[in-house]
Amino acid sequence: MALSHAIMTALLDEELSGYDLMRKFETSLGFFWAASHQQIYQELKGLAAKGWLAATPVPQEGRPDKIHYALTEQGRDALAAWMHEESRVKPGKDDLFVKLYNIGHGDPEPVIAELQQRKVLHGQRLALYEKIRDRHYRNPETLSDARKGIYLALSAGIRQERMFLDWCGEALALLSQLGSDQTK
Amino acid sequence: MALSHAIMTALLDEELSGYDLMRKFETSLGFFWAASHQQIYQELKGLAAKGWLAATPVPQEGRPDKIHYALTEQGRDALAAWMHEESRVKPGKDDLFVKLYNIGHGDPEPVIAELQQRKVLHGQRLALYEKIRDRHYRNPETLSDARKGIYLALSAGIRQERMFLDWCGEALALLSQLGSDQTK
DNA sequence: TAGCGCATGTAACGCGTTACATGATTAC
DNA sequence: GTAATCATGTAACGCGTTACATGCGCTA
Repeated sequence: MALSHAIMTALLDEELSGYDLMRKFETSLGFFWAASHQQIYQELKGLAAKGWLAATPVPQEGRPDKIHYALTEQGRDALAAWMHEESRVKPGKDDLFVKLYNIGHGDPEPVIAELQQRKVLHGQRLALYEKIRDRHYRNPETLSDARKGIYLALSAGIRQERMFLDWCGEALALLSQLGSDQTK
Repeated sequence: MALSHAIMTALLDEELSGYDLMRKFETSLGFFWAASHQQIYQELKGLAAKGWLAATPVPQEGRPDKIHYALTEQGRDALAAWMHEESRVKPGKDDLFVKLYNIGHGDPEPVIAELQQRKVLHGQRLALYEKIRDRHYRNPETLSDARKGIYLALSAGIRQERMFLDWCGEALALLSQLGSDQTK
């Protein structure tokens, strides 16, 4: 259950509403930990109930009222304790690999088409990540400790996209010669 | 819901029991799609109820009876149809990245320790995958269509592990200089 | 006037994990 | 005798997704 900790991490330096968090999870942190607004609102409720976050209603005019959430001391302690726990990794699942196991039987066309799409998609993501790196994270050694961590997450993202892109190339090259003579 | 399709894929060429499948998911296919035995047994029941698998009880002596599952024509059709659907990707979540976002506040030691563990772990996996490749998948171009697909999944695994390993190196190098002077 | 942005929620469902349960045979 | 292997299951819970719901203000 690390969504709660991701949320608390986002609240380390600033107070945010559920809506603000939702947008934060659409970029930066969200590249590495996806979450829908429904999940976020639920989680915020739970964290406030536990006493890890403090909720402050903020009346507004002309737009809906919002609720600001701030990390409490308890929340900070819980986060610090969590840093010492062993990380959980969910390997990440992708139908495409299962389909590859399947490719000997039947038409390989749709898989090839998907590989081409992926190539585009991962190329775009790679470009985005690299843009962010070039803008804000040149010269990693000179960054503050806090931003070194963020840089490293970004670097993992870049490596990941580049890797996938290369692999798409290999896969398309190998599969293009197939389909013509279907020896099985 | 692709576990069902992964199971059917495993049953393309052979009839298997739940137990057999469980072991298959501990290697090969399981590298890319993890599943516990509880999940598998449930899924098998569901697939048999749908008519996509045919269940045959196999009495045994000296050990518990088993149930063999075979793909039906309906099952084959469903699989073929699924090949044309767009793949779902679940990005895969890893606490470690969230922890990196957190590293400016508090002790970076546990994160560094985890990175060192990961380096070992991914090194081992890489070695395993490469061993398999060298044993069974040399010269990808000469493989049968069916085995080309499997080779490509394996290749993705190898690239992935190598990528992570490299990244661990970068991360450890960058973080080692930190912790001594904690300017924040 | 139609749609988007802001802002917050409820409800049902599906997938995955953890824990618990049984019971015989074989190997150390 | 103790553990591992074979073989199958149930039940509760947690996390994530999908669908549905409300309502104001601004822009095209």
